[in-house]
Amino acid sequence: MRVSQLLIPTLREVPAEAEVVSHQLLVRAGFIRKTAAGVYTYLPLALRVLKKIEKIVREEMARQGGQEILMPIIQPAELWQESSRWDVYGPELFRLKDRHGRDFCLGPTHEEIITALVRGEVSSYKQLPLLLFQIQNKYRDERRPRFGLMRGREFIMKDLYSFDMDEEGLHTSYQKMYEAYSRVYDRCGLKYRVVEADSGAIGGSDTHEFMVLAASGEATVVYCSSSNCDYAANVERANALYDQESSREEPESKREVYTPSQTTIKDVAVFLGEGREKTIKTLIYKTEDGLVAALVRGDREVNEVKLYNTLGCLQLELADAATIQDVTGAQVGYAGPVGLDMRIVADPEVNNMVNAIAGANKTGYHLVNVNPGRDFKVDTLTDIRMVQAGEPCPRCGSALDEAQGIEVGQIFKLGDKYSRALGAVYLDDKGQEQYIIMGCYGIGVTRTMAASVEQNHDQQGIIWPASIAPFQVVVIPVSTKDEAQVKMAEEIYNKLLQAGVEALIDDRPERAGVKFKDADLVGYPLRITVGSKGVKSGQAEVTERQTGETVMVPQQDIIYKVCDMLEKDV
RNA sequence: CGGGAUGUAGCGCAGCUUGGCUAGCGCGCUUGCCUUGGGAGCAAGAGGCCGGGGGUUCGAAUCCCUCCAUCCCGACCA
Repeated sequence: MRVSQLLIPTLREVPAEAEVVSHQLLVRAGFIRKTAAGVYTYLPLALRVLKKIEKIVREEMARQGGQEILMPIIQPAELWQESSRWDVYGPELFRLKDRHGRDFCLGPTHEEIITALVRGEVSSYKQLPLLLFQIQNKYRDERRPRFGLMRGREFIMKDLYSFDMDEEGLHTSYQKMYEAYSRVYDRCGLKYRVVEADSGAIGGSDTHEFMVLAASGEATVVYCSSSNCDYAANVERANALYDQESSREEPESKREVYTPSQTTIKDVAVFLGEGREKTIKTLIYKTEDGLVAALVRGDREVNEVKLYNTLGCLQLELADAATIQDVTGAQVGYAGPVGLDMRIVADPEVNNMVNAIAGANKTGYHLVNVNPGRDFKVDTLTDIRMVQAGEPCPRCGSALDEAQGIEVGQIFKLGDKYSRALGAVYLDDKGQEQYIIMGCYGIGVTRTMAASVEQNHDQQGIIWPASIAPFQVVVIPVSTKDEAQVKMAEEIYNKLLQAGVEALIDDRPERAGVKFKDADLVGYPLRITVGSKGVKSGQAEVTERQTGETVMVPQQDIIYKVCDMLEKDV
């Protein structure tokens, strides 16, 4: 195609509203435009990238026996009421009414639809296992869309659902998808890590997330630094290891100390000349079942996902200042477990502390020499803290490293949650009715595109991996006034097309600098430059976007050279 | 939903404090000349409901009220 005829509206300046680099570059390089908050239009270049990713996804799903279908975006409320998610899903569900007042929603996911389909069409074990997938727009009315394509309200997702007779079959399907996902991200040229994840309220047994490693990632993952161990987990999930030994210190008698205006762990520790690990952090949470105090060592952070799972509650949020004042009798910053009248959940580390420092529930005072058991009672003792880099791997004991990741895919074992709710059963070989065992597996297609940009860019612009680049090569005649250059560029361009290379020719009557800048910004893997010197010697330059390396290649060899260089990356 | 900020030409911004004549600048766009190896130069142009509504005033981009939109932080995220 010709750049002069393509809609590639590049911008010189960074759009003011774009914060993350993928958003900035995708807008600047003419890939996307915003239609509303969290809703984007994909321009020709973006659509080509998305189609490439989708093609890879389709091939890998098919390789594992997945069959493609297409389900509706608009879903009737009845199905969601059957699974009781109409009420549970909350305000994130886009809801609408038709002209008759009937309730519908825009699908954020398709478990209900597909389970209803399968319950109608599958009745025998002979029809299982079944792997069905689609690539479809999804809708989630995010409270706060942000980061461009990373967290949109409308996005493209591949979702596959597996239907098996039993857990063993589910495990096989799960393994297939694990394999398929690994191949998808490998082929997309992304550096990623598979991590154990929290299954959340869905309550499944196994779940893994596929994380593209990038500094801007919203998720934190920990992974084992040992080359012999492949442990990796989302910090929300990572289990903490605990020393069994408690301190040898002799418990001393508790006393109150005056700590004016020392309302943070750090301040109190410095003020009293102790380390933060000598303090107990007391956070008061509000749940639908009342208030709960969560205790962790002062140098640790509470892991709200673990706490949520421990409490089994539906709502969990930090109590507001007024509530804290009311229940502790002190301002925020002086809460402590001693004499606190509410359920107390403590991390095991807290239980091992001797002569600890804690808030006195009295403004301006802390207690020293606080000892768990003696001075306060813990109702629930369980892992509720965030694991940090440097801690021992729960599997092998080596130190853990930490990284930021963008969640681009996840795989879940659902079990019979939906088949039970919606009545999807089959008859086994003994004629017994059984619930179908399900799994679900998602890939964020638009997010994968953004994640690739986050991971592959430089000061000049995007650097697409060849496998998902919108075009693989751009041919640039330095001057469109020089007929010899134009002729040679056209010849090379046509030969590339004949060879099946996705090539563009930048035939705009722009100065060379403009065309180079645009080529770098858009991020074509290869650029072929035809200049006056090259024309004389019958050579053109081939420049690799990734490395910036340029080689002079005789015209007749260019096709081979290009194919050779692209092979390497494909 | 709480906190903060911003809405002025396609994009990036100034003007607003202290109201005043025709609303500016850079980039981009159009036309012509010129130029062609890293976002050239000269000249002439087009392009604005100053986010919407209401108010104050002789007069509002500017002051007041209100609504809307967008962005950031937090909360939230099967």
